[in-house]
Amino acid sequence: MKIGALSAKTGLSIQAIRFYERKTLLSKPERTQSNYRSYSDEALQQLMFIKQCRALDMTIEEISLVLEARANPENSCQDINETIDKHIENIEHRVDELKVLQKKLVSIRSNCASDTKIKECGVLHKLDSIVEVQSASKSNS
Amino acid sequence: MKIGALSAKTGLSIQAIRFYERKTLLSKPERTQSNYRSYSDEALQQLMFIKQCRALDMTIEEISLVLEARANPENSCQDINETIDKHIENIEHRVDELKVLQKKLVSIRSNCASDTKIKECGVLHKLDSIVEVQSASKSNS
DNA sequence: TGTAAACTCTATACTAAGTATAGGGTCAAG
DNA sequence: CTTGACCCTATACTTAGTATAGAGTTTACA
Repeated sequence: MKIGALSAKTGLSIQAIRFYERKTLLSKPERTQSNYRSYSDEALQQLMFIKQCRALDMTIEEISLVLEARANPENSCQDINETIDKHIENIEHRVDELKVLQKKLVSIRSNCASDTKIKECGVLHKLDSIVEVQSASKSNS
Repeated sequence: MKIGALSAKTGLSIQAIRFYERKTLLSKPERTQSNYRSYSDEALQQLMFIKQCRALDMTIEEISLVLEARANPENSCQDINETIDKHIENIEHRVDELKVLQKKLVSIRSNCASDTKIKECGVLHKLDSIVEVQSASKSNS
């Protein structure tokens, strides 16, 4: 199977497949005499696994860890579970951050109707007023 | 005020300040005869405004729009409000995505205890099993 | 058999929002 | 006069790919 067929089957772009190879997530395939990549079904499975992990927003590095662990069936799967746990925590953290942001933004947005002039815009005033300069003597006021 | 002082007052790195200048968020400052940047308090205010916007996770481009709008006090502030509204929507969307992800991850994670071997790891099995290959007969040939 | 389309190859540049470094120049104090 | 603290520009690096150039290869069809 050449890279185009693999791309069609996985739904990943050809460039993405070559990118995963460069990142050593996907092992280097055989080459035809004309230097075309030639893939087995194993590569297909591997790529689908990678795709699944990416869909879960895992980074290349996280996927690397999982793949490495997966290569040793007798080892403990603790590392994998740690990776997943950490990843879940990261996402939780990001959600919390974004919620705080959203609240701030909605609060700021509430200061202006849509038909106001710039110089009277409550949103801009709010954005300006939050500004505080760090000085040597003064902290927060 | 030289760039080091400005960096200390704003809490932004020197490189970030130069970066904002390159991105034309911050107008080019005067230069001393030795080619050092020399800033006014206006630049300080501008930078704090930018910092505030970045803290709200607005992109450089969004901030550009807001700054441009802000430069014309008589104009309507509709553009600014639209920018903020769109930004709020983006964040909402991202939060929703992340929540879905988190659920999936927690569900996957629930398939394995920590002291299992790789070959019996429910997490790995789950990751593998979701995989589905696009076949030629279903989509295009 | 010729050729044009479709496919593949490598290498490079680009994205966002900076950070980090190299290799210089400038300034104040001791 | 030299040391250290600044400052300058230019470049490379980060993530997870995407997009392109310029080349070579294979396939379809007349």
